[in-house]
Amino acid sequence: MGQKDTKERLLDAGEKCFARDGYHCTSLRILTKEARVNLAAVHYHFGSKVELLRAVIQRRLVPLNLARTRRLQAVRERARQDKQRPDAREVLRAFIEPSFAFKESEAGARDFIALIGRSFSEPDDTVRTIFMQLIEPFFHFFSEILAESVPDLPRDVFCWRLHFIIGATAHTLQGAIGGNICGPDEKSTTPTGELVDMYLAFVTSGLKAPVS
Amino acid sequence: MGQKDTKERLLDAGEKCFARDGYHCTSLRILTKEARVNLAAVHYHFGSKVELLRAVIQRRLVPLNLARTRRLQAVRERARQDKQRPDAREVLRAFIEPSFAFKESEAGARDFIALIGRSFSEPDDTVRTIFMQLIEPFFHFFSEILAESVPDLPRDVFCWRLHFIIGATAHTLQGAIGGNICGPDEKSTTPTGELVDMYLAFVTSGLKAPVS
DNA sequence: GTCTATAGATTGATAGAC
DNA sequence: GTCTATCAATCTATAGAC
Repeated sequence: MGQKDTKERLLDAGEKCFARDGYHCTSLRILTKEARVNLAAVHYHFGSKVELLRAVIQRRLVPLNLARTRRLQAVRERARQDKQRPDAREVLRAFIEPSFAFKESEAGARDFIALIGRSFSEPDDTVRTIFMQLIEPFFHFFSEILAESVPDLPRDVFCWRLHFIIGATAHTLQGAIGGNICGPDEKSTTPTGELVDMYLAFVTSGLKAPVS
Repeated sequence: MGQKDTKERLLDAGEKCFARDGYHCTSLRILTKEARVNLAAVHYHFGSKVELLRAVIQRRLVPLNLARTRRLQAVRERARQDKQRPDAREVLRAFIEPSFAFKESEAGARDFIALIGRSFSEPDDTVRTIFMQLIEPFFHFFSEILAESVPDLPRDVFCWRLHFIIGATAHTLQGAIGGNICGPDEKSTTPTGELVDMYLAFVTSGLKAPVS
């Protein structure tokens, strides 16, 4: 071989185009040209444009959520052994680190993570429905453990703070677009490890802020 | 009169449809039906779809930014009189409170604020370019004063924390969509005043978090 | 499995009557 | 200013040859 087959090339082109231009602004003509396959191949292999989107998300989100779930279980287990609450920062680290590690593992994964970032705040029904179906079980587990780490926080306050965290996370995973007032130079050169630390310092501090 | 004129009805329908469905997923046929005007009226009054978008954003963003600028100047002036740095929470309050006040002032303004929230993290070039052109001068002023309030923060850390704040803000202004794991009941009933306080507690604490 | 050709629907934009 | 009618381009999806 040495040459990826048509199906895989469509998945690669899909995550690239959907992440860059959005689902609706990507035409199958652009996408198949990017993949260097025939226009009709999308319908032969996936049935429709929306089923290609589902396959693109599913291919990487399932293993990513599995990795995150294992990390979360380890955090919970350690806390149980120490007879303590799980530490908020470690819970959040288990959530975010696999995404960044994933991002650096492969060229295509970088596009995928940007697509995930978009999907978190995606207002379009088509994309959001598919993404939410696939992320919901993991996300429920994550928010449950995160809530355990801040037991004194009233439920409604916790929900809003989780909402703020999702916003910050989605915006960050999308990469440096929009509202970049500090100029691209000062952010784009940050190594991943430092970015993770800055992210965790911010969201952990916000989550644990005194309740007024 | 008693009846709004065609131009204004198009602007109202524009902010409603663009906020709800996004710019590209809104067709002029849907939009003009919502406005109960003729299809050709868009081109007569605005020249094109994208110029209608520009007018929609401009109509409310200019006075909103003016209100925010006045608030920021007051914060800066008070700090100068007290011979102190501006307080970070008050700077952020001057940024967010006019948005929420605006949101409750009028039915259409609610749609507009959601549209602004979308625009902050909008990956589409058409929308983002227009929005950034109109928000940039104000945003520059805002980030300058915010940086003054945390003088000990290294520049790159400040830039990233501002980035996280923008993400949380955009997600919140969009309204309760996406990733709403706590269920709509626990968030949708929150009064605006409490939401502002929760938002400020979160972002202020994140901005001032210890640097690792 | 891959290709060409095209159907069928929808889009933004326009011309021209009133 | 408002309307109808329509153009030209684009889209997803499909039929059928190879």
